[in-house]
Amino acid sequence: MCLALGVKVSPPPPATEAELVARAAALAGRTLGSLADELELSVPSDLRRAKGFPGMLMERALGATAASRAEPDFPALGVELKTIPVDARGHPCESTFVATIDCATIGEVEWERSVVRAKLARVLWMPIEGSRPIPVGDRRIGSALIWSPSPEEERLLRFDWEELAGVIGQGEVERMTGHLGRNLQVRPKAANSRSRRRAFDRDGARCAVLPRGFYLRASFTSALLARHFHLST
DNA sequence: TATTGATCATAT
DNA sequence: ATATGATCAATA
Repeated sequence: MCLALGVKVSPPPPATEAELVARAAALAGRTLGSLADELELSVPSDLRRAKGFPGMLMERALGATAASRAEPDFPALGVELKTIPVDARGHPCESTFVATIDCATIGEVEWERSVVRAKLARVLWMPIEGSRPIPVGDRRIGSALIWSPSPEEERLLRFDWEELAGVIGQGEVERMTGHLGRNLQVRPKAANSRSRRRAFDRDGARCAVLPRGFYLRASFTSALLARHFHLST
């Protein structure tokens, strides 16, 4: 009778999107601490050395594939899981990482085939209290939202993506700054500032640059979440 | 104090 | 080393 001790705590992958959404919805109001206890995981005192804790915890709780792969979190459903830290008013505390950038080839890619578009095609947003004074274990999980970009949202994302990818594609990576882009931006995504990835400079010569990634600005995700909680628009 | 640039853990 | 999960912390 005890064969499954420590095993039953991790649920199997949901069979349908509806099942996934139902599981996520059932987590609303729970704290990260109670969920961690149930999954037999320890809660870090803070996130300085455990930045991925909320995300990993939700993956386990919802039955996502444990292995970190270059696939959606729920391959069979085509759904990407994103936790998003929010303040007391429900406003995102942070931007949302979307994807790393291959600076050497992004110039050859079109928006329709971009990894940003693919990753954001279907997202399960899990808002979680993220105010730093709140102990990690006491942080509550909010109301989940399954989302796909509206035609207008996709238009906005495409506009920024084409500008940003265009700059990098022209070999102007070093001119890239987090100030560019209204809804999507490019920022470092690396172990540290000495990390390097191969790319091409403006003359087409090989060079090494700081790895970067695409991020959704908080203003964008804030509007997206607000649309969910206010019944209009 | 909002935002940009820097960084951390784990797994493959 | 690279990719996944992100948040931290210095700056403007």
